[in-house]
Amino acid sequence: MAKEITPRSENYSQWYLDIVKKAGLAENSAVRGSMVIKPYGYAIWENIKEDLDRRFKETGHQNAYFPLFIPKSFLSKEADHVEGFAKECAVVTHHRLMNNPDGSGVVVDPSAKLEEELIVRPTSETIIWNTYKNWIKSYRDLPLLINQWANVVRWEMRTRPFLRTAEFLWQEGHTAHATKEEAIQEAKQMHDVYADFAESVMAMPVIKGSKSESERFAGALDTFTIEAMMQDGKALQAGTSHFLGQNFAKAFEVKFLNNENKEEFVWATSWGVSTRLVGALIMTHSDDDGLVLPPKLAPIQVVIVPIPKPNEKILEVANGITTKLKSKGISVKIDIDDKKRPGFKFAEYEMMGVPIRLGIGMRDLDKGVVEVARRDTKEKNAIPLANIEDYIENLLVEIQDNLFQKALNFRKERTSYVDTFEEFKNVLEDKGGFIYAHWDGTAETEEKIKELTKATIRCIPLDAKDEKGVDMISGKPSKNRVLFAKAY
RNA sequence: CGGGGUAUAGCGCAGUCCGGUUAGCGCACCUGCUUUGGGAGCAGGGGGCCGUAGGUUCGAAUCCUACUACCCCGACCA
Repeated sequence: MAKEITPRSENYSQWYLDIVKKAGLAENSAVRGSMVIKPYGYAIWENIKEDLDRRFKETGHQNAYFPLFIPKSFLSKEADHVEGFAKECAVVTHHRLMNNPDGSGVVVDPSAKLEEELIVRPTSETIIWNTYKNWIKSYRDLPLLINQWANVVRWEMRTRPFLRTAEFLWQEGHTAHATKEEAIQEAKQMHDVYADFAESVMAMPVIKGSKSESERFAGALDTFTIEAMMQDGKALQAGTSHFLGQNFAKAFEVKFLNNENKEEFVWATSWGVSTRLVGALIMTHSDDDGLVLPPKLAPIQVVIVPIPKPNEKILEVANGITTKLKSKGISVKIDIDDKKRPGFKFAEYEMMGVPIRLGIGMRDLDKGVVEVARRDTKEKNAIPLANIEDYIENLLVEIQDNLFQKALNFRKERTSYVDTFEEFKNVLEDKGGFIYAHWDGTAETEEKIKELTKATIRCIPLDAKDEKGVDMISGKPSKNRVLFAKAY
């Protein structure tokens, strides 16, 4: 076979890399840790972006764009923030190149050294809050609800396509509010937007919760997260929304006059998701035959394969179906390539995760049917041509639901509740996945568990029921269980 | 950044240990014919500064040094 994928059971991370490569999503570039997102992979990101952008606008946000470069001094203004990002910043020190006198090519012109170095943004809080200082004077200027679609750079030690790259695409929302309550409400609202998007569009079930202090965003008072389970049982943080308190307002002196003419610092949030979501999508649904995409994000929702190759009658039927599907907003591709045989195309579109494939051949047409193959279950059925567009429309919905249910069932099977550390270690070893256990709320036990098992607290679930228990390590009392897992 | 591995055509590999004329194979690609309901067959053909830079040698894919990238395992992280 031309394009074999390493089975998940054999080597999960190789399987992931094979899919990224063979489905044509991305490839490594000439730049360390940076990938080229290829057209098919970018089309998925565009679909993610389009849906999220609509949701942001529906919740009152506007898009804007801030500079890629941040003056170095800005990073020093918020202590926790700089500590979190300092170790992974790309720094611009010069602005000119010159021919090397020895003729060996270009070198940095030493006379073009910058007065103050520029940092390539690892996130934009600092440059944005420095700007907000000028935009906010009165309570009438609030709330300020801005989102930015951008690239950021974090110089990571080890990278993987989509999951962690030195440069990545994301959106970052940065909002300013008059009150603490309103800011917390905003952070929670965007947390909900992410969770709903993950579940209803990506068909990826997530656990909503807040981060423990040690896992919090650098500079945040509270970080809300959505955590998804990948097919190897590991957790992936898929989106975060932060309540930043007045930390950045104080660091950048962003004050407003309230309606009593008193000066106050504003309250802030920031929230983001990245191209990591494409990686999450892959690791949630795909199988050993390739990518599996939820219909709502698939660049091609239906592919029509003439069997064995296009002829006038087949194309007439295919075009008829296409017109009807397109009028329902369904994206369709007719593969008219007559150099490749059907079997090849079948495998190819399965690799690409196209949700529905229609096989149209004379043998079926004589009986008034076409073959409908669904990617998620691999089922094939002969479906009458009459009103096939309704059948397909419904099937897309069914596939979307099925993918979500399948992922949800998988998560249920791989979720455990344990009370002792012995049990915790055993479950982690044998079964992996998510583990709910009691925790005394201290960083010490959290750190100890991480040291001993590599598992971390993914979140303190929002819907955690009150349940008295004792911490597995310290034996101290606990009011509810928190979510542990090994994570990406 | 630490430990281990790899780098030869677009992809996957052999050749490297033990240096020797023109560097092979499979897939992919091009041409032609025959095919065509799950990755077609035959015939012919194109494609390589052997990761990069130095060094040793009459001669380097092969030996030595450095660098870079990728993979696996850690530490860090969305």
